[in-house]
Amino acid sequence: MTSSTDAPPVRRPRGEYAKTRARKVAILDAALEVFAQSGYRSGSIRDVANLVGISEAGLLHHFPNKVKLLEAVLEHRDEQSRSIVPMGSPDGAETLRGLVELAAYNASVPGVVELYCALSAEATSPDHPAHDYFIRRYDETRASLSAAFGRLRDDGRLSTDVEPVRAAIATIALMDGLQVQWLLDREVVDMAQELSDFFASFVDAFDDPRLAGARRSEPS
Amino acid sequence: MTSSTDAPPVRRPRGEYAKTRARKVAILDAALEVFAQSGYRSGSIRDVANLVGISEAGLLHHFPNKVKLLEAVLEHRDEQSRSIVPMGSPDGAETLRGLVELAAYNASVPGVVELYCALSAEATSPDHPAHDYFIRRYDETRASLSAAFGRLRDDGRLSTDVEPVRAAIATIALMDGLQVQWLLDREVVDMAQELSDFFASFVDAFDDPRLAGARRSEPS
DNA sequence: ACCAAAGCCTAGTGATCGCTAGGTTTTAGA
DNA sequence: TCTAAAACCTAGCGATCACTAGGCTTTGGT
Repeated sequence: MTSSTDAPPVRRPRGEYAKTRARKVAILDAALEVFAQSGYRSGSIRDVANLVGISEAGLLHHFPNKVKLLEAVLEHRDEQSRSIVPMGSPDGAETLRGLVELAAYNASVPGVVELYCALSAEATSPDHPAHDYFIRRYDETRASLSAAFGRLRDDGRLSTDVEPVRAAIATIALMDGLQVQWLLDREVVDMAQELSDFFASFVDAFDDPRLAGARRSEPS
Repeated sequence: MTSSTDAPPVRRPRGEYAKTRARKVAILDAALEVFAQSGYRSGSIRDVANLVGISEAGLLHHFPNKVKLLEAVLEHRDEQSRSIVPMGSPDGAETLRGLVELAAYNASVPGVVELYCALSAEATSPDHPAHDYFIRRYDETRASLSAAFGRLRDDGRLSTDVEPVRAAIATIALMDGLQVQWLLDREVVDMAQELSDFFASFVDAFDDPRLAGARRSEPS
């Protein structure tokens, strides 16, 4: 009788192993690469598993099916990218400049650009597993961005004929479209420069260093 | 001896049947629908064949493999769309207005928008069968468009700080990006309106009916 | 009316897909 | 150190893929 109580055998679920976290991240990175290259529908779990150096069944132990894997990739990606752009800054121009920096950063991480480019196009089909995700994502981005433009208008720094919501739509469209051209031929397009000029065309003193604070590069 | 000459038996290849042309067009239309819905890589020849009401082998008699089918779809689509936009008009604004009308027209043909949206994203991969096609297509479009902007600049109707080539890049990007948002939620985005406003923001008297001639709607 | 080419079919091929069954090895709490 | 959960494997399932082989049926020039 070593047991101190005679309660029924407790089902105590154990947590993950120490290394498991790292392995899951490795899988997510590989999945990003595969989905970026081939899209979700054509990208195969086999390829992801081979890239990690694991068997398919081993991978499916961590992510029970392909849809869950995709959701995990998007969620993981969102966590990282949320920490880059100061979406809720009180200064609207600060947010826009954050977007320009994001565009510049994206140019150094082609895989991520490829992923969202491929997936957003795929996900326009209503039956795509990421359809709702992208609708939500675009809605949120439009809302945050139009809020930023709204603040700029309140500060009198927005051309009077510019509606914040439509400026947001156009901005997002421009970023997405630039990515396609950039992926096809990276010499032709400078995403950050293009976006910056777009903002400067209707935001008063968009690049004014007095209000900017950061961005001391390119003192042309 | 019914033959008038004793030349070796002539290999005289017969042409297509009368109905064949129509059938090929039907196949191309179905292929467009399937590739638009699922993309090229995930769209199946089976689905196309079923949509036409023909067997796979029957389809492959007309288009020997999947790549040839894709090329035929793109070629067929180009023939039809070339007859819409007056790309080489001497009046640059005329070309731009043509683009706005194209955007409005596209909104009535979702399938075509889906096709190019899905394919252009897929084709960013260098090994995609339509990769070269899209690179060429974007190059040509950029060239025609920047020529149109160049003509506007010569007419003194372009904001002085606007470079024609970069205006072309931004215009194409905007159109592409608007399509993605529009496909995801058609209520939120008015592609033609958005594009028109974009042009009006840096093209002098872009919508001037005195120079336009057409477009009598929306007399706000 | 003849008959060969064009059109189209059934029946398969091997490859790849997402995923499962059921076992073995590794880990870490007790 | 014992042990059960977690991690991972091999093997294989049924479905689907692009494409082929080989034979009927339809068409249209002669």
